[in-house]
Amino acid sequence: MTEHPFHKHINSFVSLTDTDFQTILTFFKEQHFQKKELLLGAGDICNNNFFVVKGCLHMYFINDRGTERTVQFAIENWWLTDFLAFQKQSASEFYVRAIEDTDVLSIRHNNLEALLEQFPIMERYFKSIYRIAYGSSLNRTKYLFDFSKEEIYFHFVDHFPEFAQRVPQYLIASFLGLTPEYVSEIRAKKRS
Amino acid sequence: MTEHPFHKHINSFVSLTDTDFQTILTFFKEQHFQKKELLLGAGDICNNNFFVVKGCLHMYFINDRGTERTVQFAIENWWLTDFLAFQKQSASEFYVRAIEDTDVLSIRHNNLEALLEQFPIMERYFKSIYRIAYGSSLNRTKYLFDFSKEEIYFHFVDHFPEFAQRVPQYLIASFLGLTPEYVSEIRAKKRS
DNA sequence: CGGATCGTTGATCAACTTCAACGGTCGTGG
DNA sequence: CCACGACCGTTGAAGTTGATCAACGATCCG
Repeated sequence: MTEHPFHKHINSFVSLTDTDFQTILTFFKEQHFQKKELLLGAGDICNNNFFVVKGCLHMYFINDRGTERTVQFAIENWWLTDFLAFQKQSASEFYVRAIEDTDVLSIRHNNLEALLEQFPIMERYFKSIYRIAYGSSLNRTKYLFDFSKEEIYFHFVDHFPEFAQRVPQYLIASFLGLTPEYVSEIRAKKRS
Repeated sequence: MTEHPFHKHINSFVSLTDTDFQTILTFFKEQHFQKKELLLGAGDICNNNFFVVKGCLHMYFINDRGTERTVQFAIENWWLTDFLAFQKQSASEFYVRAIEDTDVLSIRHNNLEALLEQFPIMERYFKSIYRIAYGSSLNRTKYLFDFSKEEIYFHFVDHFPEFAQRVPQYLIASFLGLTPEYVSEIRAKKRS
């Protein structure tokens, strides 16, 4: 029997028996979302935290001019939600939507509390998750700051070629903070 | 006897007896740094994590053109270090420097491991710390993206007036990703 | 007093956005 | 299975934001 991807992921941070993992799974709901389906709306109470088993999500907001801005992608083995709102059980600042057909494990706030109560070792797991996410976010800030938009774009496609494959160009633009038109332009320039 | 600020901060997330807190303190080193003093250099192995008891730090890097870019400030009750490098015990991407005379509690990586071993409840505390830091970082990303530089500046001074007081203008500029000259310009424009 | 530090001002210019129009491709319904 | 529309990428012209550079002022502190 092959190990569940989520169990494998947890085990890369802390050790968990198969029995414990099976119990832990009961705190979650397995859900499938179709491409373009909405998991969380801005303004909704943020009840759920999502773990991507297979597929791809993005979290975004819509600004005054009506354009979408992606703040985070999540592929296999990433957690995604509006963490501040999830914690406070308040209205989400962001939308979460499936980019591809996606399988997630979702957990409600009260179930996560109960899970942590019963399995304190999972505190350690989530500590690691948040620490990595925060570190990555700071590194991203570094690039957003310092590089020109052109450098930002090529840095991204060089470092995460798998994204460039999976995700449409206009979403990458939305993630990196430039316009689709400008992406076209610098790609054309590069080609020549 | 007044409660130690660090104990107070921990207690806002988890409950800790005074005895336990006194033991926990022994894992830390109390340090004082003068204004402008360096706590961590880019390229150094990142051994320490810093908790600000009193004062103000900033974390920054220096880009190709030789200009400083601040990725994070830390005032009272904030943790600061290059978390990715701290975890991997690798070379830091960033500098950490005191902006004011600052008292910190610093903890080495192996001591933190030992502390968490002995007081598993602190896993929960650090989980909360990282989650908040990550959430805040995502929110900051939101503003960096979406607002014009002018909006970014005024949003910051409106929301964190205490910073605008304590921190020189050129450091705020370095944090927000604009030039000191441009800050001058928009402040002048606003005044008229 | 003299130097270092920090903020200001103005001119020039490049990077990037905005807007409008077009073309290719994919999927869905007739 | 074809046709139509939605979706996505491209192109080019015009306009704007914000960086860069250089010089000057103000203030603080030894």
